[in-house]
Amino acid sequence: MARQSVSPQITANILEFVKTNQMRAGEHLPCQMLADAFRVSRAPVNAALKKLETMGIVRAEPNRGYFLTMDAAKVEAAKSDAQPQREEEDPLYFRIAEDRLAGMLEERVSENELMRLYDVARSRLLKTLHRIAEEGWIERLPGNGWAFRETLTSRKSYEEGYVFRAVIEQQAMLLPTFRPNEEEFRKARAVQAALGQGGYETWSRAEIFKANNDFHEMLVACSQNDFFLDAIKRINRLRRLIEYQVTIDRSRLPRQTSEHLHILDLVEAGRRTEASAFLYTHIMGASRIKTPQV
Amino acid sequence: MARQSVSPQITANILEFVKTNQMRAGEHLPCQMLADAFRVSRAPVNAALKKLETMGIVRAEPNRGYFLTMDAAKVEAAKSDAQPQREEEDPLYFRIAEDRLAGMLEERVSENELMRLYDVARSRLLKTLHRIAEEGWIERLPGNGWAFRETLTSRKSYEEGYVFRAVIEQQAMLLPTFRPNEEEFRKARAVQAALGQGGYETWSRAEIFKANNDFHEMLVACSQNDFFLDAIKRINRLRRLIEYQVTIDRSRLPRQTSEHLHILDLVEAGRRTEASAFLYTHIMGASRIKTPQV
DNA sequence: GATTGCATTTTATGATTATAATATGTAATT
DNA sequence: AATTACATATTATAATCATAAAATGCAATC
Repeated sequence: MARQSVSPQITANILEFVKTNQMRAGEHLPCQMLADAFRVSRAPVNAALKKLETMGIVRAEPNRGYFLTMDAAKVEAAKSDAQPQREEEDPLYFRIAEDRLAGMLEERVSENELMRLYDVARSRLLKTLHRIAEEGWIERLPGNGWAFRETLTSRKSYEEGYVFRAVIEQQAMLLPTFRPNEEEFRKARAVQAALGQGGYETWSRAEIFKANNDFHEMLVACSQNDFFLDAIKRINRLRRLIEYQVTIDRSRLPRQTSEHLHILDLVEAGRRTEASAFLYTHIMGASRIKTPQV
Repeated sequence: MARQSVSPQITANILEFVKTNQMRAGEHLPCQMLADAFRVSRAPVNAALKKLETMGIVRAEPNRGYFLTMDAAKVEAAKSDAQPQREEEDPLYFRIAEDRLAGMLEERVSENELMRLYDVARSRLLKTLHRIAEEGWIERLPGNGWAFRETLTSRKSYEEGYVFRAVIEQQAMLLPTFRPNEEEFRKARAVQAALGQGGYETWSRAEIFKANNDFHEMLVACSQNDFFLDAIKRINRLRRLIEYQVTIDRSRLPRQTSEHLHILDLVEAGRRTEASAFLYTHIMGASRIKTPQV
């Protein structure tokens, strides 16, 4: 049984789409619409749908396309049934991150060395290295090779990151261009509510982390300034990597959620200065490392 | 006469090193020291020195290495004599930037298309595209191809960039970790002084731009927070590209210089809050686009 | 009129090899 | 002890080609 390789990313995108739109069994999944949403052509979307059909999540009807066979809520279970071991989005990326964090990789590494170590083609390696470079924890040396930066490994960087986030988010909220997006605020409240109703225990670490990130990025997006948003997105990708290493402290989630809701309340009440100050404290309070009071 | 290709970057680095250290004729240029400074091995440094020898800027002595033949001040003239047309650091990068700004490139482009258009190997193209991606004005699409972002071309982005810079720099100065670096402050004063003594008319656009950038990045570096510094460096690279398109307004330079010195004065006097507020105004005032007062 | 299904075109990846560029060890020199 | 000069080793780039993946045009269908 020769199976074509199907982009796991597109497959995941479709499932996420179904979930966030709370779709019901029987609903149609137009190919072009999905392709546009994910910024790809119909080809990879079709391939992913075909795969989802074998997993029993969608059903193909001749000349009519694909339809959901179950409500969005049940998709997660069906997915893990059909596919027990998770397909990581970029295994190489995580292997490098783990090895670096574990001290298995020297500060300076050559491309050839990494190709041998991970047994991948240069093109694939470079793609990942450049992704890492964009995240800021490796850089291309002017001659040969790459150098890891301490961004990822030092405690100092960890604290600096929290300070940066707190400042950027607070200031983004204070910009004259800041306009709360009603639709997004509504969605954010829904997510926080879902998190409260059982989500604390049942959601995966990745899902909880994503919900938190989405909340903060949504707030910064309201500033209507792409530079602020890009800066936050960049540091959040980095943060995910570090926080993944430790087990999540679920006992703090209720407080986090209520603080998120409080921020939304303050903004909607027009109390922006208070909201931004509270946001600052909220972020600094989430830091795992407590700096001594001066 | 088969000439080995010599890294123009290393050559430029050596000349810059000589200039910033105000070296005199006859001084020694140890190979390893230069290599360490530029983070490369001795090989490319030696190649560059050999080339500078043919240009008459340095002189080789058997078993003793290379020595400057002239004072730092005269290097610039000798350089342009020997090499009239400037060797750009990355011609492909600037060609893409120009073509994009001129509207010659569609929003979506494929790698093959660009390889054909600029007649370069894929590896070289990808290196440049990834550099651009790091600067934030292009992104890899999930399927094939790349998409330019409006960062570079829209007026809105231009203004947003100034707001971002102003906020980041101001906040960096207000961080509790901020510590003015005496040595760097001294150097900065020297540069601003040199700029005042004839530099306004004689320095090249690139030199003036670099001096200005160095000043601001030095200030942010005093915050001791790499995330702030990285954010400023990233946006400055972008800025350079845009400001290069327009002719520089040299009449504003004296004021810029005096404002820079004023900022240094305020910081050294311990008046940090004032300094940061002034810095904010200084940056917003430099924006070429005036937004109407609210 | 929008969407599918499928054929065709275009694009990007992986593997290989020659060659250019960079890195480095070491004896000789200062 | 530091530095050079040179030989050698290692690394990265360019060019090529086969193949996988993605994009796209269009007739058929709803």
